[in-house]
Amino acid sequence: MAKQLTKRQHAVLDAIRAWIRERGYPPTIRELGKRLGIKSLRGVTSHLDAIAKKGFLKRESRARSISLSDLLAPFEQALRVPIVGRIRAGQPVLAQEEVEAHLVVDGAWIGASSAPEAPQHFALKVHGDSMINAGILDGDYVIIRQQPTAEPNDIVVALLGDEATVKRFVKDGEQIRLQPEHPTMEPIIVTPDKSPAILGKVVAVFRKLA
Amino acid sequence: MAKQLTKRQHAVLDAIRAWIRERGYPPTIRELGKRLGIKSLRGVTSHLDAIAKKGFLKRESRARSISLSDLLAPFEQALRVPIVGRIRAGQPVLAQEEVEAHLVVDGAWIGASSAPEAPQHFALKVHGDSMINAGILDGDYVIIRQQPTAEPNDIVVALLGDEATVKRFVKDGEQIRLQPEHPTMEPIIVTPDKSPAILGKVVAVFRKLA
DNA sequence: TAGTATACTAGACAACAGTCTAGATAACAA
DNA sequence: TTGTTATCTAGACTGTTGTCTAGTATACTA
Repeated sequence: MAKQLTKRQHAVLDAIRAWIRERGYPPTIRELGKRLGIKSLRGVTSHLDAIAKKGFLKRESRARSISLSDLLAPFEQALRVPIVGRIRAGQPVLAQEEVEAHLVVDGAWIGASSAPEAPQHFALKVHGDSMINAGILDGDYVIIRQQPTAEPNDIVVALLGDEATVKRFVKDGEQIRLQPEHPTMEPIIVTPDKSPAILGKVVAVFRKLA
Repeated sequence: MAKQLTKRQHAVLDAIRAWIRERGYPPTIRELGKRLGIKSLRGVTSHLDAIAKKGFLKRESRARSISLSDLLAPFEQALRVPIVGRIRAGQPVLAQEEVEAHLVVDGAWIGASSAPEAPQHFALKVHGDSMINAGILDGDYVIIRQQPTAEPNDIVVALLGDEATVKRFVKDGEQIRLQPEHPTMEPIIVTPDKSPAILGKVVAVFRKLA
């Protein structure tokens, strides 16, 4: 359906993109024409109509109403997830002071919407190799969906004392274990009455290679 | 420096943000006034001037020239990386027909800029466990920066025959090996004269957990 | 108490910006 | 050849859009 653009049409689209990037708002037809070296308004509008017909932009009959279909898309999908430096018992995870930076992730990927009522996500940097057999390495970032409970075999972030730890949540009959995925590390056994504070479930793993 | 906004000013800013999100271009003063229930133009412009003075937006004396300082900046990081379904020898990787979907990633994370001349990135879904010891599992997505060569010990995507494969690039004297990170799999040895087609270097790994 | 910032109404005015008509040239397909 | 698409020039017309003047009311500060 989305037909190919001609070379000139592509140049027009690039010019619009550049304009928005520079100014923060779309160009008028005259401004666009000046930038492209087209002296007549009709020349520009016919380009715009052609590009719109192919689905790469939308227009309304109003001032500066060009909107790029593909430029808007990442805006809708993009979600800023705070990277939390330290988690303290008794304090909300997203205490502003502990937010070190933000990570832009694909909202659709982690099952998030940008609606304010949607479940909150945060990111943690993993320290140590305790989950190495699950493919989570030292230095990886994990994206966590905040929730107070977990299903068996979920990988969760739990608060043990004053430290957040990433482990697999295993239910063995009545017994709950926080199982490291590491050949030599021992599971942490939790008695049913003293359940650990589950901060959330790991829904994605991000790794940056040098 | 960035002073606090009043409640009403915050509402104005939110209205602008929502408008841009919905339409893709900024509102006029009249449109903004209508949305906020302000009947006079002066009422709206004085808000805009106040907000601009506090640094949250910029204006020019032209139609729809409101641009939000804070909205654009974080989302400029967002980059859409195409997920390539199949790679065919002799064809450009980014042949449109093979792009299955897009992934929004943090441009800063993968060392990308959105400038047109910057190195191109693409994403691949990993099949098989051949890189399991490097923490890359079946079903993971890898982000690749396109480049024709590699440094020793880089994890690369190489084209072997008609198939793209993720391996570690190892140089053993004159000999080049494509080394799987798997306990039982054998390396692929490449003679110096018949160097494999390196498509690029893996710069990030993404995993989605169910 | 005077001064200043916030938060509005009402409306005039001039420049801006999209639409439209009327052409022209070139490439390419039927 | 004829028709279609892509690219463009020139310019009239009209509704849109930002600016500005002139007021009103409230709250807080000095």
